[in-house]
Amino acid sequence: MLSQPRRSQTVKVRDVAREAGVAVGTVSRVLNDHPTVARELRERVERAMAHLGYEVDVTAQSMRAGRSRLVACAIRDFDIPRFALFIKEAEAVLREAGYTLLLASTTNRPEVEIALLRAFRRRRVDGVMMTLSDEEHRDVREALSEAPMPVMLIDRDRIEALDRVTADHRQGARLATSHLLGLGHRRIAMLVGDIKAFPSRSRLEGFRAACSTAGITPDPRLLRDNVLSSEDAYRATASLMSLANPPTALFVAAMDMLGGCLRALRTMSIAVGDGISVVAGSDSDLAELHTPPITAIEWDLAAMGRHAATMLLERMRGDEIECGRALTVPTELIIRGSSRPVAN
Amino acid sequence: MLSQPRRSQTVKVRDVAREAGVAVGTVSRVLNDHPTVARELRERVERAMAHLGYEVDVTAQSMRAGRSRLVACAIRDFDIPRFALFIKEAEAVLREAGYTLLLASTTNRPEVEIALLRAFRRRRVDGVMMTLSDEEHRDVREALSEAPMPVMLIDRDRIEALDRVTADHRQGARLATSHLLGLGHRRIAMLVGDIKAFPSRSRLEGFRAACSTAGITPDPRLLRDNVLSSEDAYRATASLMSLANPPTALFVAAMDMLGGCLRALRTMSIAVGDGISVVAGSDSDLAELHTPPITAIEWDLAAMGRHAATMLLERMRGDEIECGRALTVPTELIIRGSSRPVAN
DNA sequence: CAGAGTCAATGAACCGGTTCATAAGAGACT
DNA sequence: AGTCTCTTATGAACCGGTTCATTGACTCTG
Repeated sequence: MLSQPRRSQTVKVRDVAREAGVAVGTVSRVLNDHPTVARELRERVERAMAHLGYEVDVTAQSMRAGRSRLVACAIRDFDIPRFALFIKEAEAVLREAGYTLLLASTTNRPEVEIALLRAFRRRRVDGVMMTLSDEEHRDVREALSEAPMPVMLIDRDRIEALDRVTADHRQGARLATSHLLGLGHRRIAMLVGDIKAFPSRSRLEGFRAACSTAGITPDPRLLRDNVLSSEDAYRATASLMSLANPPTALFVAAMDMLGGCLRALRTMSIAVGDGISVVAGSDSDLAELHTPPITAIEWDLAAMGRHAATMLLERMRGDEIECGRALTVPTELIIRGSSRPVAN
Repeated sequence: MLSQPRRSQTVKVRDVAREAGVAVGTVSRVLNDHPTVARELRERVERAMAHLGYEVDVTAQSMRAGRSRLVACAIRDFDIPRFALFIKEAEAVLREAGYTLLLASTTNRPEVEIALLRAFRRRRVDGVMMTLSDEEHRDVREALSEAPMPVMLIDRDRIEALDRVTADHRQGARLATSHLLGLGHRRIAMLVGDIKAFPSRSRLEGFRAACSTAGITPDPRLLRDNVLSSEDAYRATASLMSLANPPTALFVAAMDMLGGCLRALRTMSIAVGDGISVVAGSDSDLAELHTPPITAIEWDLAAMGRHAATMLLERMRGDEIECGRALTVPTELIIRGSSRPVAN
């Protein structure tokens, strides 16, 4: 509990070596499972370690080895429920491989992203998984190219030199849009996040592709971007539904924004399904258990976490792999009662 | 991008010292804002650092200093959406103070908790925030008492020597139960998590206290503990509603279990509010936007995160504070349409 | 039995900072 | 000028491991 006497109390390799009657180098070799160490000696050293309650100092190991066995994960905001799934799976894979996860939030600001990359370097972090607020940001790109450790992009795709794992948001949005068009909707409003980043950008592309295929020109007044919080979604929905010519369908394409949207509709006494069709950009308990249940796009964030961690491990191992590997997780549309044929 | 030449490329204090024409000690003093360094020299050193692109090696600093500026957070499973709020706020406070957050999941198993504590020691982590699967577990208690760094308990209260931040789950459960009793319910089923841990234990206490005050003896067949996943909640609800004499109210007291419960009710075509009253142990978009909206217990997890980080910082600073400080965040009941007078 | 070859163990040097006893230099005072 | 303070800079030692050139013991061979 006290931190003062720790320094002196702590047992070091020297102490173990003395107790076992061997050289410090031998203790180190036992610690690292070096092959050239006699069974008898190994046992003596292990007994000494157990007897003295020895514990290696990872800090000292890191310093000498030049690697820390730390992997950093920096995402916009880990307050996004479904993102926790990604982190959970990634952490499990990394821990299995002997790595520890560092966590930081970028708050979606380039300066913070750059500062974090610098902090990770100072800590001699062995690998990084991160999102970017803006893939085209010059300073961020420069910071990334100068990073001495491998960086894995999470749901970003514009930096060709880096490995990345993405979800096929384009396809998801296209499916959702075609579904609504097929139901006869022509005034489809869309809520997306920051289109400087891959997910919202590709959702928008998918939306436009589907409209174009159907020979329809979307009304630009029905597009709301930069919807990043529940409050944003609330305001955007309220404003859309107050238009003189309101949409007949609402595609809430940003992650975890459904709550804000439904809150607005409830406030305005607009019935989901009847008054307006709704499609959610990500699935959730809320989407599934709402009345009526909400049609939603779904993809496997846990698999994304596993893949991101696995690919990063390969890269950290220094395997000879080509640069800029990209893995895409498919999206699918779960059709539920919130999307109905347009009323005449 | 390549990791091979890094070792030789990296700029060290020596290089800065040579460039600036000073001793290494002086560079170190500049780095640490030591007061006894002349302005002229400081500027020369800073210019040299900028010119060479110098960056300190935190690993080396940690080794010498004996502290790592790392804080570990180990919780059962960060797949719990509302818990992300706790982590988010704690991380912000810690980062502000120059600490980096390490994250690990205990999967609610004592062996893992002990192993993690050991791993944190090896990393010379400066402080720990964690939950415990079982506060009475002997080996875990021993591991905690041997921890050389301060440990902060998250929503646990049985280890008097440690600082802790808890929510007043007892009061929340009491309010919820009294509310249901006041509506005439006598057969109230309760779903709780692991009662070896503080939250579920105190919710159960609150429930019993409220029953006892009302002079009612709860039917033990209506209590389901160890409900830890959505699937558990589904099965428990289904089984309860299949009883010959089913409950008239359901108190889903575990965190984030509401989805499983509602799914079961839907499958069985039991209407929330009419067929059965429901109270949720934690609030969520789902509870708020369900039809009917679900009465729920609410508390400020963000504040818990802030307080946990702040108290841990004080402790790490080595302030002279009494041991085992406890901070409790209040809970309140948000009454919505899912809890109605019992039908005759 | 000498010499070559194998295999294990040794311990000094190293990783990259910080610390602190010591020295050097600048003023102040006698 | 000499002595005493006070301030500031110096650099060797240290933190706790790992590495590797070297040594020593032992086996094998001709």
